[in-house]
Formats: sequence, structure tokens, C-alpha cells
Amino acid sequence: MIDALSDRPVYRQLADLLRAKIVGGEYGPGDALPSEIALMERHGLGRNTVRQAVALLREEGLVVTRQARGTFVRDALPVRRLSSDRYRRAPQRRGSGAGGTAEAIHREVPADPAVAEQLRVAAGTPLLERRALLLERGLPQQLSVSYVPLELLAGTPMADPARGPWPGGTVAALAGAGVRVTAVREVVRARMPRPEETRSLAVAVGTPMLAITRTMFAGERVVEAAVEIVVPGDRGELEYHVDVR
Amino acid sequence: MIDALSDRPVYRQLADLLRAKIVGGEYGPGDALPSEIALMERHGLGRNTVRQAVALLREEGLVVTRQARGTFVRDALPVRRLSSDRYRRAPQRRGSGAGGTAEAIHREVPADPAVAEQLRVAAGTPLLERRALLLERGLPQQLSVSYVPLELLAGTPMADPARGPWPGGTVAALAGAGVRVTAVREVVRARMPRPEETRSLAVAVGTPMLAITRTMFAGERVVEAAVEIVVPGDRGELEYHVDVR
DNA sequence: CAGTGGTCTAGACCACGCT
DNA sequence: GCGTGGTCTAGACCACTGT
Repeated sequence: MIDALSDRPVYRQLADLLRAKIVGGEYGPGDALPSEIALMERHGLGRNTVRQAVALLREEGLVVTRQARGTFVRDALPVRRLSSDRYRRAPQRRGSGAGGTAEAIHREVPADPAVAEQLRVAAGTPLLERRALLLERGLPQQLSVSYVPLELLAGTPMADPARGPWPGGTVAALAGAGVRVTAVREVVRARMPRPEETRSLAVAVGTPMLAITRTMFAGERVVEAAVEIVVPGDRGELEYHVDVR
Repeated sequence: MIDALSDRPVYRQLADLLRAKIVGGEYGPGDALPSEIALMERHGLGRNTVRQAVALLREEGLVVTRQARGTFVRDALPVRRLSSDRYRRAPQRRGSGAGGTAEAIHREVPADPAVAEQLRVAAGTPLLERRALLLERGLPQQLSVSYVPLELLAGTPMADPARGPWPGGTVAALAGAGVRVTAVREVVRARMPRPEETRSLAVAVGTPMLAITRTMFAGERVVEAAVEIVVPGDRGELEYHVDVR
């Protein structure tokens, strides 16, 4: 099966072999691949070569390795779809809003230059910083850091940093402060997780991330800036409706 | 600098060291990292350990390795922003539409079950399949496969599979056939490139992709289904405007 | 305790880019 | 020709998970 004289590196040939069995369904989601020792013996390869092949599949997102347990075909996780409808002011439809539990840490901070530009305020303006982690069935779902000018929240319960999560999301929270969000701009990127994100979001190495920069507007005024909302690519997808004019 | 007795693996410590110098600016975009031999000698490590550290940084998207040349801090490529405005029927604003050159292959095919469902037609319905590769300054920018029911294009130049790219994009092409696109739905995912995509899009391994499934509507009718539009995560970002109602 | 993947070393040869 | 990263082997010890 594997040709040591081929131009194609041996570890790639082994990866091709295993990949074909995975996409062909011979190894289904959750199944264990043969152990490294078994692959060494079956194909007459050194262990590092086998490990290189497995590493390639891991980078492609096809398998995960678990120490002392084995190498497993990646489970198709239930993907959560985040629709642009989630910004409706009207009551959230089931399944479209925040369905899980959230942990949030609020803090009062002065605007740093980058945030100030996004919010269109002067650097140093007092802001409420909100760091939130959304959990769904115990699995971290998204991580976000966002800012609201404190002035907008003055005199409302949201101005208190000790306050917990905002039920109903940011649009509802701002509505509670008399701020009517009229539009949202999102810029979506794909990037690899930073080392600390692999921990806090509990993602396997090699899992790409959706990174969203969100800006909320009330008319011409910017009322919220989410510097980055990070969603593991194997757990979420984003849905947008665009009206063509 | 590196503690062999630490709990943290040596290769991770080396990766931490190099990462700190990259994000700290000591190695700027395009700069070469020290060679593997240099890192071996400087830190008293085996070559595979050094290579493991570099591989980690490559997976994180921080560096690219080029055979016989060296390891380089990844260039911040000019990122092309794809705005939801690109679907306007009005003349495209500069920089928002398709600015580069496109290669397209058109073919007449019967609808397979998955596409039929997305298009809401019967399986086997004759479709025009369009495979397009968008280039920008010689660099592949996006790859897409999309389908339009042939019936919609009957009697127009677009029905001819031998015809080349559609200037002005799909909305303009459909307008030319008398089909007025009113809305677009996009579902965005992040995933790693498939092996053949690393070639056709010329991306470094470890570059995450934005994968978009697009559905175009004329009223209630589905007039185009793009099964997948793939954009390298280091070359593109998506911008969406959402009106909050 | 046996088996798994994780880490690490030492050494070999190769393909390629530069000068 | 020399230096670079790419591939591959053989062997060692470790940490962790199962029984």
C-alpha cells in the first residue's frame, strides 16, 4: 500500500490512506484509529513517521489524539447556528438567542486608543468592559470582550460592575437603559486559537476559530464595541440575511 | 532561559520564547527566525525538539517555513474585506466588488439531492454549475461552486456553458436574465483547508478558511445556491450590516 | 501492569535555494 | 558547495488511562 520510493513522502501516503478510510466511513465519528504501534508494524514505519501522519490529520481537523487513550475520528459536534436575527429587539425566538448559561465579568475601565476609535469616543472615556463566556451543555461556546460607554448606562442597574450576566443580551440591556439599537456591523475573520484560548474554550489544537468584531449603532452613534467574539469553528456557524437593494 | 526540569515541555518553552519575540516585535513580519541548527546550539536541544516548537508556531499561524530558505514571521497580508454591500444591484462601489480577475468553468449538470434541497427544486433538475476562482494580484482569493437553475437563464447568453466569467457578479448576471435578486442568506463556518485546497488556493498548511454557503432569493424563490465559497482566512474578512428591527 | 500517546535525543539522507 | 528545512529511523523515558 505504501511505496517508500514514491515522490510523495511516506507520512503523507499514510495520512492519505487513513483519510480515505475516514471520509469513506470505514472509521466513523468517535472511532479509534489503530494505535501508533499497530500502524508502525503494519506498514513497516518508524514511530515518528506514523506520528507525523497522525499530526497531519489532526491539523486537518479530522482526528483528535488523547493521551494514553488513542487517536479518534473527530465527532461531528452539534453546531450552534448564530443568526443575525439574534439582534431583534422583539422577544427572541427559541434557539436563536443565548440558550445556555453565561459567565460575565464587568469592570470599569478607561478607553484605550483602539477601543476609543471603534466606539468613536475620546481615549480615556470611562467604559464598562464586559468579558463573557457562554456555555452550552457545559461546553464553552463563545468568548467575548465588549465595551459600552458608561455614560449610556448611568443610573441603571447595568452600570454596576458587580452585576452578573445580562439576560436577553446586549440589545435588551441597552434597551433597558433607553438606548435603541438600530443597526449592527459585524466583521468576521477566521484564525487559529491563541494558546490561552485553547484552554478557556477547551478546543483541540488545530481547531480554527471564527473571530467577530461587532459594532452596535443607535442611529449614527456607536453604543457598543465588541473587540472580539471568538467562536470555535467546530461548534458554531453564523447566519446572515442580506436584503439586496 | 529553558528549564529542562519544568513541567512545561521544552518545545513549548521554546515556542513561548519565540512567540514572545514575535508578538513583542523583536521579529517583525517577513523576518527570518534563527535556523534550526542555531536554535539547537543556542538552547542545547535536539533538532526534532526545535522542529516541534516551530511546528507549533506554524499551527498557530505565526510563522511559515520555506524549504531551503528558512522560517519566517508571517506577513500581514493585505486583507480583502467582502462586504454584504457587494450584493447591491446598483453599480458596485470601488473596492467592494470583484476587483481582480476570475476564472470560471461552467457546466450543465442535473441537480444532486443536496443541491436540489438548497435550491428547492427536484433532484435531477438541469442546472448551470459554475466553478470560479478569483485572483487578486496573482494570489487566489476565493474558490466557489454554485448552481443556477438553467430554466432561469434560458435564452440568455449566460445559458451557454462556454461563456466565461460573469462581469458584475451573480446578481448582475441574473438581472441580465430578468431575475431580480431580493435577498441573500449566508451561513459562515471556519474550517481547515482540504488537501486539494492548499494547492488550488496556495495557502500555507495551518491556514484556516472561511467557508460560506450562500443562497440567493428572488422573493420566495431560490435562484442561486453556492454550496461553498472558500476564502483563505489570512486574505479575507467578511463584513455584514444588520438592521435591528 | 500493560498499552496508549507525549516528549526528547542522535543521527542519517534528501531537495532545494542561494552564491 | 553550503546552509536551509523536509523526511525518516531507532531508541529511550514519561504521564496517563484502563483493567
